[in-house]
Amino acid sequence: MRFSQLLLPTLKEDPAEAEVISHKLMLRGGMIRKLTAGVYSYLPLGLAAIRKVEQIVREEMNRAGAQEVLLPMVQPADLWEESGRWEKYGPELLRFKDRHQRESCLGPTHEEVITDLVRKNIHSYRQLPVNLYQIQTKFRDEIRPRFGLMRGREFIMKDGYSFDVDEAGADVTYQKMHDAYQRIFTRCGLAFRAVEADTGTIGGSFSHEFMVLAATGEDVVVICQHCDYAANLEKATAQAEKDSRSEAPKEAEKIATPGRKTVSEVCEFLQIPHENLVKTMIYLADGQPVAVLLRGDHEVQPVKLQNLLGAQEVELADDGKVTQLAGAPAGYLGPVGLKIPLVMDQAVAGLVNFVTGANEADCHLVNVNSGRDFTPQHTGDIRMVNEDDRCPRCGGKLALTRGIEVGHIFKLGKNYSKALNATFLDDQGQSRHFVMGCFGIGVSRTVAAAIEQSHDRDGMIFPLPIAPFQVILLNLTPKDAEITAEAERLYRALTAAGIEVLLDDRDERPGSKFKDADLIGIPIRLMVGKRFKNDGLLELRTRSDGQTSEATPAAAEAVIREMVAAADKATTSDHD
RNA sequence: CGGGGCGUGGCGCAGCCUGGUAGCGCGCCUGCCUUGGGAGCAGGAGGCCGGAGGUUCGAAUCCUCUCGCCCCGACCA
Repeated sequence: MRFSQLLLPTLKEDPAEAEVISHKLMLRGGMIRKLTAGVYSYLPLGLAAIRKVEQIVREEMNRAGAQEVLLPMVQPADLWEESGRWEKYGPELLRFKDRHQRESCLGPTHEEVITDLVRKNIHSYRQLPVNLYQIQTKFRDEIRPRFGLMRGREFIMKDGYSFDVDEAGADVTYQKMHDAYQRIFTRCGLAFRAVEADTGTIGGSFSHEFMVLAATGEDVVVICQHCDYAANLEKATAQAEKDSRSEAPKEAEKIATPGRKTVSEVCEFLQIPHENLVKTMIYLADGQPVAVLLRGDHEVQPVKLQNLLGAQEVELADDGKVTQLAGAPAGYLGPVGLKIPLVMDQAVAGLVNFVTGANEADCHLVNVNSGRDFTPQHTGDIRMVNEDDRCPRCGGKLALTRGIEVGHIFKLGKNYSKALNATFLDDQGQSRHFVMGCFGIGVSRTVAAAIEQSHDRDGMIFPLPIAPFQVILLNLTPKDAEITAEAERLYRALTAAGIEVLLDDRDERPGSKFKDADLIGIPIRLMVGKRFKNDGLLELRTRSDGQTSEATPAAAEAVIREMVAAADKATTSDHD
């Protein structure tokens, strides 16, 4: 492709609308343009990167035995009513009526449609397992779209759905998809981790998120520094806390703690470590109040709490509600004598003679003991892991790092097959529900994540496998016939060798060409300029490390072919 | 949905407080000149100042309403 003919409107300055780096660079690099909030047009360069990711996804899905389909984007409400999600899904589902006043929606995901397709067309265990995927534009009417392609309303997604005869089969499929995802993100040239994730309200047994590691990620990932344990913050657990219950329980006593409300204030006043104080927080679980007991140095993980209680949603009660329920202001709450259900974090179970609020302003209780002074209705892991915690598997040090979720796989079980009554006949002639799995990849987000992960002050630094072009060839002096002839010859030769070359043939000064080449992050830069005229040498430079070398045209061509071949070799798949 | 900010040539911004009919940098077009890290000179094109209503002799500027966009939040006693 010739730069002079490519719609590649680069910008010198950061557009005011962009905050995060990938958004700024994609706008500056002429890859995307915004149409309206969370909705973007993909320009040729942006689309080229997206197509690269798509192709890798396609190859690996096919290799794993999945089949590509393309499902409708506009969907009838009936199906969603059948699954129960027409009510449940909420405002993210964009609903509208067609000309016949039929309720419809834009597909944010395709469990309903795929299950409908399969129930109508697959009737025997002999046809199973089957794994279907598509790569398509999704629409989710996000509360707050932001950060360009990172959280758009309209975005490109690969979504796949598997159908197995039983749990064992579904486990095999799940593992295949896990492996395929590992290959996909490895091939994309990204640093990532597969982390254990919460399965949420869908239930099911297992779920992994694939996180691209980047300081600007929205999600927090917990990674063991010694073994391969990795989980997201909603799911992560820590090695069990020390148990101090060998100590003899002492008699509980009420003491005055005037004006000391926070954990730090009380602990400082009483000269005790934070872990010896148990804080009490009132939550509303689906509207019902519960008191949550937690060590002073720990924090609640709401999703864990939600799961322990089997609640749809939990929220912290406001101060007015707290005072009304506990008879004391926030800061002085405790489990002793509270009339609402108690939920205790398991770390508290290992404590003896701890401090709590007294449910009375300016008072706390010391030497409180669980089982003697109060009895929790629920005990479990409801706290957030922190940097002081140790790995639950190996005891190694845990690190909290940030990531961008680019893939998510989980087992759906029979949720949708039951709701939509999707069945097949097994080898006994019995009707059974499909056991399903669901596997997503944010394709457009993956491109943004790659940029978040890899850039410098001059611009993007694309990994070779997903770069829009592999080589940018700069003709530094288009007015010079000899230099131009060589640039054109190289362009033809490299292109003929199957290498994707962007020829900068614009009548611009060299500085502008360097700046644009750096900005759009093409991995290999080849330059023809006056040095070619003087001593027949070209200059070769790699974007990632800035390494520059001079070479004869023949040598440069050979090096480039080798670099591209090496990347291809690492990413080429065998097709079944 | 709550809070904050912003809408002025393609992009980045000034002008608004203290009304008098729009300006700067970049980009774009023409010419000269220049050609290894976003050159220089000269000439030029391009704006219903987000929209509607109001106040006024007069509104980008003041008032009201409205639309759009961006950021933060919607979790810790």
